[in-house]
Amino acid sequence: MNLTNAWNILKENGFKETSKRNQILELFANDERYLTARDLLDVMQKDYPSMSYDTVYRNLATFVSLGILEETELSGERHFRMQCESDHHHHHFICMDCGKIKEIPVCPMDMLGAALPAYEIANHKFEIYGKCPECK
Amino acid sequence: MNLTNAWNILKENGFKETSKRNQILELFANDERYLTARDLLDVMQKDYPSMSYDTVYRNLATFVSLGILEETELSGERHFRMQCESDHHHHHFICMDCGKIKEIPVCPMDMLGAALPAYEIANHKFEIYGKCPECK
DNA sequence: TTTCTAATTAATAATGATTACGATTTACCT
DNA sequence: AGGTAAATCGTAATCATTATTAATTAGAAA
Repeated sequence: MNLTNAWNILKENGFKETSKRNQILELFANDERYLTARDLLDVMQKDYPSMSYDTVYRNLATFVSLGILEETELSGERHFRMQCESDHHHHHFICMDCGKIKEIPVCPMDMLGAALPAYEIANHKFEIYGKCPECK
Repeated sequence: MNLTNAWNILKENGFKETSKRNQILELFANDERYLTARDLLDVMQKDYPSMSYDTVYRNLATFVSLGILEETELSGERHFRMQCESDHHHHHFICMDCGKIKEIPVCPMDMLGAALPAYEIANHKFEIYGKCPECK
């Protein structure tokens, strides 16, 4: 996902183009790490000292619902990053030091077989945590 | 994990036997669902109206650190349940209606192969969410 | 370009989960 | 039974997140 794609999606869904929104998206476009609402706010307030949490959270929710951002829970806090470009389903390794991610091309659901008969599966989560080569 | 095992572990590590601790453990021993701190407190306060959050959280942390309870994050809240008896590594299906779990005998790490060379893997999370046959 | 209106934002308060702290009580060792 | 460290209580503080209301702004229409 890049800036242009993100704005196309936003426009298609009737969202207005604001400088705050654009800067949030730029931040994500230039950072492959997972960021928290606070991370965002801290950076944004350098350019927009009046930026408020409401704006951050509202836009994060919008972006996630439109598939522009993806979200995960790390040590009790919500983290966000730009949706991967990959067109096929995959999962992530997450570096607990620098926050960078690496795509894992496999999905455990493939080897589930008949392990859950009569169960209705809604979704699943598979993540690997550790240190990337640079941080090791 | 059952009550006796839990107390053995606690005693081995120098923890005292208190009625609060025992009731928390009994609750978990009789409930296969994941429970939140609030769930616990609500039930406990019927017998011990003076029970405080501090006691609940302190004991939950103790139990998790000793491997008596296991913990996961569900919709932004910490949830706890008795550690499984199974001796071999496994994962969980979690019913989003009733909270009951079912063990999944497979681990995605098995099919990882050389997908993460030079990465240091610390841990991983694999959970499946949906509805169990009873709730469907 | 000006005007209008709904979307967006700012400022701040409220909420809910979790943690912290000083005072009191309790388990358990001798 | 007495001493002591652990455990608990009562309550306040903290942190992330959500809600509220008033002011501002983007984009459409005149």
